Amino acid sequence: MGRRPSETLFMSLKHAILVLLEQEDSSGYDLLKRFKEHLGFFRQASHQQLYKQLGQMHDAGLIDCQLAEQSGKPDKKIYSISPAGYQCLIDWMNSQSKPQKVNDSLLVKLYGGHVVAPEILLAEIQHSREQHEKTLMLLQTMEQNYLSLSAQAKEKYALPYLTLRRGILGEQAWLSWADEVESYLQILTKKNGA
Amino acid sequence: MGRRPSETLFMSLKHAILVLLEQEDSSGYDLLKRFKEHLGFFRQASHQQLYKQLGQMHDAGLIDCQLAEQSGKPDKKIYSISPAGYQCLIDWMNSQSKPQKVNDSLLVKLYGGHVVAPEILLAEIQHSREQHEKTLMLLQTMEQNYLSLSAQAKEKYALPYLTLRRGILGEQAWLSWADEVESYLQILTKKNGA
DNA sequence: CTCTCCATGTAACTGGTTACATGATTGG
DNA sequence: CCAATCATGTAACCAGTTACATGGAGAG
Repeated sequence: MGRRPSETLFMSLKHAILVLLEQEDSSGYDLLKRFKEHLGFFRQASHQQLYKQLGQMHDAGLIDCQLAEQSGKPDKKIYSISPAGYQCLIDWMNSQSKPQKVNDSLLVKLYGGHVVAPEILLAEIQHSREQHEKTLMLLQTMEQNYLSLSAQAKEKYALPYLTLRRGILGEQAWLSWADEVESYLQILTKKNGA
Repeated sequence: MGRRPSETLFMSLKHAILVLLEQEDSSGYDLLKRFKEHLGFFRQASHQQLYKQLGQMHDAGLIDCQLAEQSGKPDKKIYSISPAGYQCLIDWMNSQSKPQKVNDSLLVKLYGGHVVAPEILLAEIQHSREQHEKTLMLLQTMEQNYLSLSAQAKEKYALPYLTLRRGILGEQAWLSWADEVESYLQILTKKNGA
């Protein structure tokens, strides 16, 4: 009571944690794995950040915690969503999200790229392309998994699947763009060489 | 001398400023306008952040500053890139960018959206769609401008144009995805209603 | 008289990263 | 013996946001 937990309304790590805990109680450690597996494409968190946030949310009464002693392994704290946390989740769901911010240093580089040789830019793009290709393949594997599920399971995971589709369409668009950039830079490289 | 300005190597607001100042000397105020006009899609900055950063970069010797007195208007500080700043820009160009981070709360919402009625999600998506449609139209107008330039001017602005293409392809992909999401949510809405 | 444009900043705070720290168990 | 996995955190710092602050000029 008393201390109001400064309502910034859009600090979304808190909400991401609530989403995951609503699905299943977890320790900080497990939560981190779930982040990487399921939300990794569009929302990451380091373990330090996560543990800090869990502590704050526990103080604020949004989550409950119970200690699980284990033999042979370190003890762990199992967190679960509290009624107040559930309400916070629903409120957030009903509020409007801020438009997503992009902060893409590769684009800044390309924008001012005339100060270096086109080969430099080309190398950078090609390196990024490899990462995006890897990501796309991973997402497509996940898509195949989803598509092979039963109709019932498909229904259950339909919303997560739609987020997966975002990843796939996004990566494909990125790669199409990279094609454009690479072909331009290659022309430029040849012209300078000749 | 002495104080080394803690080399995080990827703090890219600094580099974005160098990119802009390399093109043209500017005051903080003008720089902000140029940010919004030219880099706004993939790199934003508030005036507070910008002035602070300019101060730090001046202290670090990356940019020079001269006071321009004006009559009828407030004085302004015209910043220009220094040799050290130019070197910093070149070094950054030659270094590898970190993969871009996405932090999209809309996707987190959708991922855990089963806790609210599909209508809520639909409204949110449709609101976002409007923003993305506006952005796309703006970018396409900019593209038309570019395409109507002379061959010479086209060559000059080729790299900025490629960043514009990224915006266009990205927005189109987003809208295709929104189509998928909306049609799924509409089916869901009808099923629940029936 | 109010609003927008010009032009500059400070201070407090939140969110996120990097570095540092500990320690047992299991598999190669 | 070494590395990875399990499991938790603290402290310092960097990046970005929000709130607060000032003040003249010109347009409606």
